[in-house]
Amino acid sequence: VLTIGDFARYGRVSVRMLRHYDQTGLLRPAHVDPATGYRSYSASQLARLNRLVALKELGFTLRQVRQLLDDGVPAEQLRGMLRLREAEIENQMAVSAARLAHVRARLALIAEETAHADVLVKPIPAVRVAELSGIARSMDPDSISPVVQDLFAELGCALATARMQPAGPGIAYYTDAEDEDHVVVHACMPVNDAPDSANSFSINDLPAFREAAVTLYAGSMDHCLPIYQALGRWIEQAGYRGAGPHREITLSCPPDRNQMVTEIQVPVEQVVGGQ
Amino acid sequence: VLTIGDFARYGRVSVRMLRHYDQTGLLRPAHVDPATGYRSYSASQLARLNRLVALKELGFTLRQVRQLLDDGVPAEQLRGMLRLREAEIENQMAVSAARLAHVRARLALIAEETAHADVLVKPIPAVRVAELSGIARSMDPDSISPVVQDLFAELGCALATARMQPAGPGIAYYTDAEDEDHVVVHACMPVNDAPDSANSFSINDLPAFREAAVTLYAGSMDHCLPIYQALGRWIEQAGYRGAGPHREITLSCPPDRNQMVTEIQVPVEQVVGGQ
DNA sequence: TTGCTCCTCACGTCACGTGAGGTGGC
DNA sequence: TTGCTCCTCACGTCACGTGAGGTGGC
Repeated sequence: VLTIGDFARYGRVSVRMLRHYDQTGLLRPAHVDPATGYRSYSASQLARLNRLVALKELGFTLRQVRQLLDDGVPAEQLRGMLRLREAEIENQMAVSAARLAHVRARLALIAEETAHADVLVKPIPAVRVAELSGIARSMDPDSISPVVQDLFAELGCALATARMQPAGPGIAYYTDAEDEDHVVVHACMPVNDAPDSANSFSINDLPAFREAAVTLYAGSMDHCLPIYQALGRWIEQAGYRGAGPHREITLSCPPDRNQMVTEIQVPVEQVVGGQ
Repeated sequence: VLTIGDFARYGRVSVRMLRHYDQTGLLRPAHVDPATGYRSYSASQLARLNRLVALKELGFTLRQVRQLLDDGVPAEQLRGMLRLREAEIENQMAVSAARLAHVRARLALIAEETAHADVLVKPIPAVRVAELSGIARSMDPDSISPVVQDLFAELGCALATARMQPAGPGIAYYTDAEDEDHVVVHACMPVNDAPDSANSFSINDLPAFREAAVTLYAGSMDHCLPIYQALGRWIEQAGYRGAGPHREITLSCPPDRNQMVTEIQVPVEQVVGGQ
């Protein structure tokens, strides 16, 4: 025989919550005055309230709490639900930890008063491409740019000749040539179909990245060094390290190359035992 | 000049999100066809989208993101906002960690197929009480119970005599007597006012607990040992340890003592370097 | 008579997801 | 003509918080 106010005080919940639990059938008052609508609760109902709050504390939704309270949930199923919750919470913590690392990376870059890029970490799916390769002197933009441009022009022609439609923006990536100093430039266009006949280009599947640090760069790739530096610093500050060859996605390639928009994707992995 | 579909693909967001950002003014399309309502975006707007998504990733609300994007937020204020976010995320992680510990404690108790209590960890505020003390032979319920009952009866009379209203349910706690084996039993009733004159009881302030493991027990305190054992196991499993004398709050004390409802509060602290 | 507690609507929260129902260009 | 993309409402989500407006017992 407790008023809703006392019951709320003892249970350390709000009166509004008790009304909500009444409405939704989670916890009905022991008695409701038909004239005034006043709710009254019995002290023994505190046990149910306590259980309810405990389950909520574990992160179950009210819908789940209701199941657990009302249906005689067998221990086996309860175990299953708890294991699921365990995994969900672990996942949440991983997300929070990444977020925290990113916030701190940003703070660190501000403290250094250095240029910074807007970096995201996302998965990159695998993609089937038509690919042409060429050789450049070095990773220097002056050496790379003309080769990339020529390759994409050639690849565009070859695709048109083969009557294939590009299925997305161009992708460039780079590997070391066998002879030390040189660089192999790979120019790729996503495609959906296989070609009908033999062509100058090859069909490859670029692998997925589980995690890649991704940033956008607006401007000619002739002046891309600063963005790579900023990206590199960010990756370090956020507790990652590179995990493979990066890619450049040409999202927009207008005549004026200063208007180019390029997405840079660097596969990364978390540095374990970091900090 | 991108359709909303392409813009969404490149930015790795949903079309619905872009419409939402348009509606709320976070990111307006570069152009909207007045006839059809078709939105078109410029590639350079990908930079703003990227920044937007990056800020959202840091956990800022869209309202905050809007500020950060539009108003020229000075570096100093940005630092402040990031520090605040850092604290918020740390807090979230602490909450998640506690939750995880509780889920695991429950799983462990299920695995042991042992009795379990619905335990919550909450702060307990300080409380001013009128207090009487007595001596009991040991912590055994048979020794404690009669002493507690007598003390509360006496205290009730004394309060009535002093014309003071109890401000809440009775609280009992226990300390060691100077001579080894005996126990000092403290019976307390919360009060608001100070007494007018001298009385048989004393006025004390029971300290707050920052964290206490709290559980409800329905039944006579004569048989409270199992619940204390279950509570003790839970505390251990969840990575806590006791941090002071526990209290028993008599939420309901009907004539039939088997109908009693008691809240047990054990102050706890987290075991550091636990697991 | 003044406080205090209780009541019932019902809107607001936050960032979209998800249909419903319909239109324009290849 | 069939798909595909685009459009505008507008409800649903989740667990309450927060008034608004009014009533019953000391």
